[in-house]
Amino acid sequence: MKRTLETIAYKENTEALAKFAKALGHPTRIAILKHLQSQSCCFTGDLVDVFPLAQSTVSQHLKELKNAGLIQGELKSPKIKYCINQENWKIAKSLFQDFFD
Amino acid sequence: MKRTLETIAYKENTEALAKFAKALGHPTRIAILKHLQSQSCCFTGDLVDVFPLAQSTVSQHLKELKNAGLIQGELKSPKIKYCINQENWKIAKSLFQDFFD
DNA sequence: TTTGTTTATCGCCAATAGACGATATGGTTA
DNA sequence: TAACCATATCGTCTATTGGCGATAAACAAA
Repeated sequence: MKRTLETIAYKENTEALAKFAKALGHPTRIAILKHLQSQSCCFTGDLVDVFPLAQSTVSQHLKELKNAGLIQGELKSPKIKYCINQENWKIAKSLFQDFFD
Repeated sequence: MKRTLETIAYKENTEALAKFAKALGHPTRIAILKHLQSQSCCFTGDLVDVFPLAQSTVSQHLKELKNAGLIQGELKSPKIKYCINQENWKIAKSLFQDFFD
């Protein structure tokens, strides 16, 4: 995991696809996204109740999904409502679609 | 990353999808698979020439793709010919397709 | 048998990931 | 202001990942 400077230059789509895939590379995050799809939106607390994980752990997974652009949060004080980021979802969808031919 | 015993039980599809996604979660592995798609098959040595990575590193990536079931190797002494595992490829494709709706 | 070719595996290291409890933050409500 | 939510962040721990060079293994050919 050296090669921190002078990283390999991949095509943009390759990097983007890998980034999305990495975010999807954990069953908890897949399950969170499935939950968001079925509920359309939900609060962090809902997820903490659903999964037998610490609140901080769930929050961490949400952060990674947010960083990857797959979800977005909206402040509904005092809670935060998370939804799928539809725009990036479409991008991810078509990247995977194209990749698999 | 504790919870080694008493792991969470996810639905089978969730686990399978996460496993495929994890394997796709590195740009080098995406690039290898793209290469295999365009060439239909190729040898380890070909990939070592294409990527500025040590032979052992490329071999490691191939191992992970093989473990995930996305590729398969066939001995063509003294080389090994790697191809997409079409059967599992279809499975992965439909898992991602279903996931993204 | 020895040599050469190709690929996998080993050992090592640094960085990242994933889990947790504890604490901080931001916004309501009393 | 003070107390109370819900959530994020911090610090710590262990496991895994990704890179490398060196070595092993498998096999063909000399």
